[in-house]
Amino acid sequence: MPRITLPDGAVREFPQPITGLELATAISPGLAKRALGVKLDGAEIRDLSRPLDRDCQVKIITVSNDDKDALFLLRHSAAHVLAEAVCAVLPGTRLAYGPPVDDGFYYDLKTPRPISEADFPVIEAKMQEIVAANKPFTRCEVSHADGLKRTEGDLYKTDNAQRAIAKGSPNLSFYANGTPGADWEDLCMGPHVPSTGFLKAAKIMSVAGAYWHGDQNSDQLTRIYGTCFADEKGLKAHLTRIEEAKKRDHRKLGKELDLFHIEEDNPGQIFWHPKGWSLYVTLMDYMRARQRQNGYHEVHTPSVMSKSLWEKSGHWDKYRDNMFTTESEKRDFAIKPMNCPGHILIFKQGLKSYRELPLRIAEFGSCCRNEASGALHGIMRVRGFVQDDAHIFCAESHIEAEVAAFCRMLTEVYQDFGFGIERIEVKLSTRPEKRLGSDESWDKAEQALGNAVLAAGLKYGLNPGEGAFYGPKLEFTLVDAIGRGWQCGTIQLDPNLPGKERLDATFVGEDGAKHNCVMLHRAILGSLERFIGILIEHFEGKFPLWLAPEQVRILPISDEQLPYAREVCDQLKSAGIRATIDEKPDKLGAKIREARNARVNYFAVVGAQEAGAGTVALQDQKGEKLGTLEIDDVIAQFLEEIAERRLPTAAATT
RNA sequence: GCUGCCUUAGCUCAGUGGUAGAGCACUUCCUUGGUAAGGAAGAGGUCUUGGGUUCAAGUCCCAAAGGCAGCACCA
Repeated sequence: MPRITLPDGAVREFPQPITGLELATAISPGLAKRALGVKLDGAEIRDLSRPLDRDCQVKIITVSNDDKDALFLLRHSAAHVLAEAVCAVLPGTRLAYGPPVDDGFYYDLKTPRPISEADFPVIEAKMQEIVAANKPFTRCEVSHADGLKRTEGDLYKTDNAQRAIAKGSPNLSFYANGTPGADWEDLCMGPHVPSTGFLKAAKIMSVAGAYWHGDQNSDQLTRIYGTCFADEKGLKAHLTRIEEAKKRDHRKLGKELDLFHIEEDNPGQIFWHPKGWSLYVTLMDYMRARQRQNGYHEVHTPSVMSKSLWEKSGHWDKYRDNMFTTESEKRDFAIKPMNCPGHILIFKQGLKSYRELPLRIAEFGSCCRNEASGALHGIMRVRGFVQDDAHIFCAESHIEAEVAAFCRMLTEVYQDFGFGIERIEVKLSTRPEKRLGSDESWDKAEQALGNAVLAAGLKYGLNPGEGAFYGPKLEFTLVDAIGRGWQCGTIQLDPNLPGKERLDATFVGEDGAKHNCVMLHRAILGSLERFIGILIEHFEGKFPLWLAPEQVRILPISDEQLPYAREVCDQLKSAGIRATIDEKPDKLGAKIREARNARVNYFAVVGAQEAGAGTVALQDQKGEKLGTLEIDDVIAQFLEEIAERRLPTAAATT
């Protein structure tokens, strides 16, 4: 006699177990029509056709573009329809694994021949046929033995079945698109929507390679990505979001705005053009000032260091594949992939007293890492980059306060780029299975980091087991203007590298004895290259005035105003404003068009009237007219906007 | 690195085994103009590279490099 509690608190009792569909029908036939599945006690999602056999809270999941559970069901089901279609188009296809993911679903398959985009229309047509037939997704539960027999000869499915059994599944379930035994079926734990007819807005997105179980040494499979929404409208909105992301792509904007380029013969390293470098330097100057305010000492260490040093630090052993190496007079050297050993070497010069701790050593360290070619991505993932890196040398007792101070500094910095607290996500990575140190020291360290985050007014989630072998870390992810996450900041506790076994960094304590310090590796922007890439995409190239490479462009209406335009430009430049003149013989309309496309923040039109009056007609990037103003007023206005680091309204937080 | 796809003018891209194309940008000339493209002419090519098939290859095949997507990687 199950007691069913509905989301509004109403309780319904039934004389015998009923299915989700029966429950929905009992509530309202209209609801039953739109129902996709049920969610039990806020956790388990079940097929509509399965019995509700216990007392529980039930939410009926209905067709929707906004309900995560509805999308989960639709996409998981769409994966089956895709798989059936591929099997039909390419007989001999073997199924591996087809789960829903964030923006859709994929299915990993072993196909008899490679699949390309040219195959999509044929497969999609087949999918539409299956959807039009409105076949039920039929669940069928069998014993372990029967299930294994059913997957016999199919390496991947047998493996999946064995994994399900190992996990303690009481039986094995199959889902057929139609009638079990007669129609296409797949080993699958479910759940699914009632029938294929619900999958009205399914689409194949892309095809790529993937490894079986994600293992590089295992079979290479074909992964087909697709997505599915409740209706065409949802699908269309999704496709529009993808277009929006494409428009913001930093590789495209970097070229259009003439910020940087990458040479084909020199992959993974950036040639910064004047405008891009202006951004870079502005960013670096900004961080430099912030670091100084926060008690950091900036240093500079060599780019190339001897193998012997990398051996002591342990990098030669563990990280060599990622290091560029070189040699001189028969000695091996490596280009630094990290700054930490160099900073320890600076710390170790002279005896350090406990009074000098915590000591914060910062460097805009230029690092090279030999990243796999497939990992490279514009300026986001490169082989040569500069970090806003720093290492805090301290005693264990300092950790919590230092991490808290770091979190505060970080939130202040992010705020200046339009990433307010609500756009910062924090994850605490805790002890991994293989680790150094006692459980007590891990308890203490993890707790110190967590407390510090809370003290800074941030919340955090956990990444269990994701810490380094020597200590826990915090990772800070920024959510950009179109909702994508970018991991930037990090702080990581490391007692290992400054320890006796490694580089042995010590200080003299109050007790007069030497103690090894611990160190905090930390960065806020991460790599400047990557952070600029994020800013380009976040702002769509429309930078806040304080960052913009070209803050104002002066547009003379005819050549007669060129001398006046130059006078104005000189005045702006003397005030420290990045100003240029459009000296081309174009008409005003064309100059405005170009200035706006170049994302110049402001442009100042000067014609005969303005030249006569000593003014400019000012307009902003959006095309808003700001009136005819005296030069001094313009300068004052710009300087104020720069000093406040005012953000474009679209990107401003709060 | 792995799988698939892509690589044609500075950029964005057409191109059917038979003479290399467009728009924008660029140069020159005309136009000196008032808020998102004034007009004309010109120049610009090792069709990524190397092999192969063919009477003939930008086009078909093989390989390499680079790029894109995904995977793996990111102590």
